[in-house]
Amino acid sequence: MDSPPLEKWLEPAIAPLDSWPTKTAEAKEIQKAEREQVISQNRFCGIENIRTIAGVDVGFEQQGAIARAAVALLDFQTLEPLGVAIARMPTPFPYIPGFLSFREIPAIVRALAKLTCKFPAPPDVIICDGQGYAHPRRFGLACHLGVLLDRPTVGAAKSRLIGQHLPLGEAKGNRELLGDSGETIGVVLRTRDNVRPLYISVGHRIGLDSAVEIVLHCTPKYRLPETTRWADKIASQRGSNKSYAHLICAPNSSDEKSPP
DNA sequence: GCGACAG
DNA sequence: ATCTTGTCGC
Repeated sequence: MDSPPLEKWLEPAIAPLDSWPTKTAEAKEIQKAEREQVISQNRFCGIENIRTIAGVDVGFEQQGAIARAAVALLDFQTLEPLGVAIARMPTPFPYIPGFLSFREIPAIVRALAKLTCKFPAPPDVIICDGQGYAHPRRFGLACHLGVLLDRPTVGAAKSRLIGQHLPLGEAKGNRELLGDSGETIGVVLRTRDNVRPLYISVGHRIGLDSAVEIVLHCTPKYRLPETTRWADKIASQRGSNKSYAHLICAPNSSDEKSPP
């Protein structure tokens, strides 16, 4: 199996992989430094002009300590799938809360490279399975990936890392601000009735309101079961086992937070 | 010191 | 992330 060619827009994210950190002390310094490059306001074509959007799901295989990433590219207007790609590799960094990006980004970049083999243009927006600004050092996975690629990203996590919020209504569309240290760091968004909310936060080059708008746009069509099955099918054709590629939410509803 | 803790 | 057990709603 030879490596697929790496497209030009991915090159800035390739170089850092050679000097990838292995300790939290080093990783923390990188987070503090790269944080300065994050743009938390809209610097993209505008939601009306988005052509393609990529959903990135990350995961871990206990057996073999494998980090994995699945990317699903969609036509933003029709939400029709344009392709999926999956990458697996030994974990370059252990899972430590607050440092997820160091375990997953190498696999994400690899998956994006496979995707660009067939779709040369970079995605207009990337929705990430993890936090963005809603992070102890304001530099979650979505921010990290966005800065490395200098592409618009949104953080869409399935559970809370930090922050507090008022009780959230059970109806679709309900939302509450996620706050930390007197600052708004994200939005808790109910994407479907009686379904666990998503934790939306700014990644790179997109404001919080636009991030919520973009996620809601994708929600009616893409939710966990559909896209997982969809990516699994592609994966089996390529000889892999499992895969994940959801954009939006999973069933259940147990955890909610109360006001401070 | 104790609990919390994206995936 | 993953696994198990029990409960509830459609």
